Amino acid sequence: MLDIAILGLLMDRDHHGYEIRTQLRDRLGVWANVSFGSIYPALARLERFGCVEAVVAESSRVSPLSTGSLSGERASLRSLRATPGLGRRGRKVYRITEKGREEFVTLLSDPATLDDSKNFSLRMALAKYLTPSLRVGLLERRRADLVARLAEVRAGAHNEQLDSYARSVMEHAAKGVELDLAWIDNLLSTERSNQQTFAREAK
Amino acid sequence: MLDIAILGLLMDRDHHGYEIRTQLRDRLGVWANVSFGSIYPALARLERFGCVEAVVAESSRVSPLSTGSLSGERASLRSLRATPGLGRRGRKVYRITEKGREEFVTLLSDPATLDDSKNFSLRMALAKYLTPSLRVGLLERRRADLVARLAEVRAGAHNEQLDSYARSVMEHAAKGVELDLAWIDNLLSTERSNQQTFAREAK
DNA sequence: AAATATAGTATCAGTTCGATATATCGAACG
DNA sequence: CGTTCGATATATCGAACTGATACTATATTT
Repeated sequence: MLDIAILGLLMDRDHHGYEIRTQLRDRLGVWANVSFGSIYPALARLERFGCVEAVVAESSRVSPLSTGSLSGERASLRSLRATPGLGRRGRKVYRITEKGREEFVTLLSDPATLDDSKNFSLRMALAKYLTPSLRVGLLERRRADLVARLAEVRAGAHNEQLDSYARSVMEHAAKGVELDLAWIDNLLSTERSNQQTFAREAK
Repeated sequence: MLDIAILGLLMDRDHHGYEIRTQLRDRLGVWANVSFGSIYPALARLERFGCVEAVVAESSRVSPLSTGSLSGERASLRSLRATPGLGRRGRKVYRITEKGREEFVTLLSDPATLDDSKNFSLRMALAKYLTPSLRVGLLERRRADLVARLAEVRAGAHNEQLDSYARSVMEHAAKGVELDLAWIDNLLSTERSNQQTFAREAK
């Protein structure tokens, strides 16, 4: 799951580990704070599989011009300049490879295991990389999951044996699922009206 | 986290592993489906620490009256009868110990690490085992976390660089946090009016 | 000058997940 | 009548994720 998130961020531009954490918090809205104990092993894993590659680690003490003329280093330098608030300390900047891009699309399109809320939000946040039909498929599968889950929590909320706290939790869970469902329906109608617009234009 | 959930269920009555999963789904509203790869190790762990003990495993083939006269077995029998849809296969029924009850209250009252949504919902579902002041403390800490998180996701939602999908995820995340916040405030006012009622009665 | 905050990489032990294996029973089906 | 199917039930494995901790360097506050 983290793999998709990291690859998704790297599709835009290069990142280093620490930055991936903040981006995950600020741009993907899925995790409040991912553990570094997840990020660094994930980066190592992705590098092992050839999905990402590390570009030269820059130290802030090193003068920008002192680094040589290799194209990789130049590129790395560019990405560092693009980063606001330059490197205080040696960073390990990662770049997605061609294989990584392919793997990313494969993972993102894979219909398997999307049940939980985080997983779905992540895919949705990266939905611009999906085709319209894959997006609709993703939304419809999520919708079915939510409908089933809503029945579960509603049944739980009506359980007479629950004390007021437990029932309150179930009722709140139901409201959360309802909110999710309304969101999905909204996204689905947007997708469909976009498709119609496209169809009309093509006519 | 699972430890609290399991002990919380066992505070009410004895359970076996499979049943714990369904109860977790239907009564605590926190997990859709917990993995058995979490439940069985957790039960083994709790048994190792002396927080729970296994009572005799019953086979459905054995006649109910054939089991002996030991008090433990009688109690186990009672709990099995209470279970709707008796055992098809040998089960391992677990009971909470005195040490387990103490440990449960300690864990539930512990103010450390309650940041995430699941963790909080779990504690709230078991809040009847907390004192009113601990409940209020729990709610207030959660409230502060949510206010901070809301600022994060709202900032993210206003980020101009995000595409429409990513922004939609952030906006939805904000709505989710707002819903949580409204819930907390509702619970807090209930707690406070209950305290006032109590104070009035005591006068 | 010292404490504190922020940026940064890294690892460890313990927990949780998803997949898989195994077995029993009731019900549906041909 | 046998057989497949779905629910009930226990158990384990590898991989993933978390929270804690350790370490270093710079910036900001006190």
